[in-house]
Amino acid sequence: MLSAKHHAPCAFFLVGPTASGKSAVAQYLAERGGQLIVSADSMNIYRGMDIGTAKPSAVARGKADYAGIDLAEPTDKFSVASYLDAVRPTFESGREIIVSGGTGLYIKCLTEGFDDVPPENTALRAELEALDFQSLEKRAQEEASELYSQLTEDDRQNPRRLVRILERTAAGSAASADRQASRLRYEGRWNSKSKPTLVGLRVGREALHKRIEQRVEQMYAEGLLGEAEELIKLDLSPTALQAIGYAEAFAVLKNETTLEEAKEKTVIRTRQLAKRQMTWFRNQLNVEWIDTAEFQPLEKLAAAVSSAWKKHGATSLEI
RNA sequence: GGUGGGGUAGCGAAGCGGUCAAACGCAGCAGACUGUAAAUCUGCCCUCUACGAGUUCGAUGGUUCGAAUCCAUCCCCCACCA
Repeated sequence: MLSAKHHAPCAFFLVGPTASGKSAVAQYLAERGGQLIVSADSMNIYRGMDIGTAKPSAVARGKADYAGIDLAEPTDKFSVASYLDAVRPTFESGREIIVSGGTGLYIKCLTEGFDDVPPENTALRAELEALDFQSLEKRAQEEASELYSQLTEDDRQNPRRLVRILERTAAGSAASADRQASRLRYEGRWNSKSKPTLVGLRVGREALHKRIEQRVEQMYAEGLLGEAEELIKLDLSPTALQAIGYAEAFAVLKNETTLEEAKEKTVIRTRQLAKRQMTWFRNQLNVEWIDTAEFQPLEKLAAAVSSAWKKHGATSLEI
């Protein structure tokens, strides 16, 4: 009763690269503690893409509650903002929540806030994407000079970022004559006030690679190709179309590669993803790592996670 | 046994007398990134006491001021003919 009013929503976070075993730990704990598991994974959001995205099984879902899953059709466009919108209400439930996932951006947005930055401008984007890099760069320098100057050297060479700052600038200047208001709207900065400590699962490189290989093998055994066969009939969104595992499965179905090559490529792409995830976690988040090798049975690992959570307390969200 | 093609950095593949430590792609490593994030982008990637130096282009020997690039011999591959 006391707190009923406006407790900032909070949750316990479990991060880690693909195949690090987050899901199993979250599942284990939720089965016993009754928490709701919110997935923070940019591919788990697609309905009908289950095997290749390592979505919790029907059995698992029978024993624990999940959110953040099956939020969109594979033909839909999706974005961080869609994710936040979809997931926001679940944090109001008052239930204890475990956020488990590997999409760093989603996690950072949950914990550090995501500004009300203008959304995609479909028409403008289409126009800009048709440009060659030089023209795009020129337009960004001229029409979005303010945001352009804030980009890092690296990002200035990233066409997607240039498209975005042009979209944001267009929205910002169209928004209102009120200079201050529009600045706020399109400037976007992480809320540096809080950079909470999250708990993460870390697996040694070799061990992780082994797990990835096994996982890919298992996905095919579970019928990834069959799932892909259904999906390929749809007009998939660009994001769904390139999903790891699926893109390669599609190539097999279209007779563009052999099964072996597809598996191999899937393993490689998964490894590359895991690496990028770790880079993000290392540099964008503040993570207390738990080395899975040191906590052998799942039970011990879960206990380690849970005591790390206790130590830091629940993370309050900026949503 | 004969003829033709070929052996280049972890892999694939350019180079065919100097401007070559050797294009490019892949893999690998590190990094950036607020509405596509399983995306997109950047740097590094023979060795070292590293804005310089030292070893490389199947092996050995030669021709040249100078060779991955030319010649000779040898060792392996592949194709075809016997």
